[in-house]
Amino acid sequence: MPKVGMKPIRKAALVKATIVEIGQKGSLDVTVAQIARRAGMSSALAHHYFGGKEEIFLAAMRHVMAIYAAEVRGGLALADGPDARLRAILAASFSATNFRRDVVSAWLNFWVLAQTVPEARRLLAVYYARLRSNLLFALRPITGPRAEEIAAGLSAMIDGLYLREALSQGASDGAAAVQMAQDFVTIQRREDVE
Amino acid sequence: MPKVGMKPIRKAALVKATIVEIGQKGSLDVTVAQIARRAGMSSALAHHYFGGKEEIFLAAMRHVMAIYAAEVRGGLALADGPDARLRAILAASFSATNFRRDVVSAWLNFWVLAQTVPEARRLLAVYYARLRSNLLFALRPITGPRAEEIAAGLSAMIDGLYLREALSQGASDGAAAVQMAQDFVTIQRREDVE
DNA sequence: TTTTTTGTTGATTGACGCGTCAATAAACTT
DNA sequence: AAGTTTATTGACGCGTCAATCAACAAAAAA
Repeated sequence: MPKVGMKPIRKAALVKATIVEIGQKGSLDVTVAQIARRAGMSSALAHHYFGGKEEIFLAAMRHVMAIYAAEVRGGLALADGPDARLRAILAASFSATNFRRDVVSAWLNFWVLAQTVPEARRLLAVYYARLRSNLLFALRPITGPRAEEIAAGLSAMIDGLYLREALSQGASDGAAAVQMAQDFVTIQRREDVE
Repeated sequence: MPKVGMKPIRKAALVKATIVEIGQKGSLDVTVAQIARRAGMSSALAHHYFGGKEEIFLAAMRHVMAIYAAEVRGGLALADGPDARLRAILAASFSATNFRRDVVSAWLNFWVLAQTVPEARRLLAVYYARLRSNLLFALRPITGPRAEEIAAGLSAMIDGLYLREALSQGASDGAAAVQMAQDFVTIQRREDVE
């Protein structure tokens, strides 16, 4: 039965299963056995490919972030002008792929993890740095020197909207989220804040 | 040795210890024994007064929310005019008592819990409803019919700022958070959003 | 064909934590 | 003085779970 070259396949299956399982349970209290079973293998195999539980989680989040990053890059490549850039970033942040219940729940739990696990903290820092950089690039031409603070506020708002999504029971509404974030900026651009 | 009337004292001690312990650990993976020890009693006693682990957590969050609500009421009582009202709400939200590392970390973990535990969800809903109501009361005279959406955005932003606080390693900066939230509204009040 | 590498799992272990219980003791009640 | 209520704990059963191991299977290399 053993076919060769299983490693990447198994790993991918585990990563996907992890997201689903966390999303379903709503917490990190997910056993390796559960994840492995959903991915169609024994728990021992999961331990074999990843070192342990924590590494599975981290790999899963790395995957989520990689997909997000790719979507942003894709959108940014097609965008010309600062406004389009900004819209691209927001669109990716609240796209159907990233703004899904499962994924959002994973983020919520990842935040908790980042409070204590150094590697999680590091990963998150990378993500925030990239987001900040992208936002600044788009915002500076629009809002000038106030770009810094607006970017900070906007990224806090994005997180807040993610949180709301994780907590809401209804169907996710990415469009509304984008609108809300968009409004935030659309108005901030008139730089007459006292 | 046993003095009578310990019940409320013990309960209060446990509630306080729970917040500290969660804040320190950064997660809900805190044993009843740890909490009990910090509160200066045996784990059996903790089980005696509260039914179980979950009830301890819920009591702790109820306590946090009660303090917050009291602070808001206090501030609101002294405030005259919509602007002062709004400032009072934000001040309470980011006050030294509520915007503390421990407490914020507790909130973060509570959000995770609210995804699945009905009672936690209910508690959180009550909190959100009250916040919304307070915000609307303050915002309507200022922003008219757009109060609804602004309140929604603002409350998402508050959550986002809490999250940032939980994740940041530096000392907490309530003033900056208030400023950011305040700016959000200060600008939204010019109702020329397209 | 033997050996090595890769894939795979059932079974086991060792640790840990929640909740319970029996037992003790001080304080109120009658 | 006897009985009841309240406070308190040590010990422990029971379940759970991460991680390991020994063993087996198939393919690739020698």
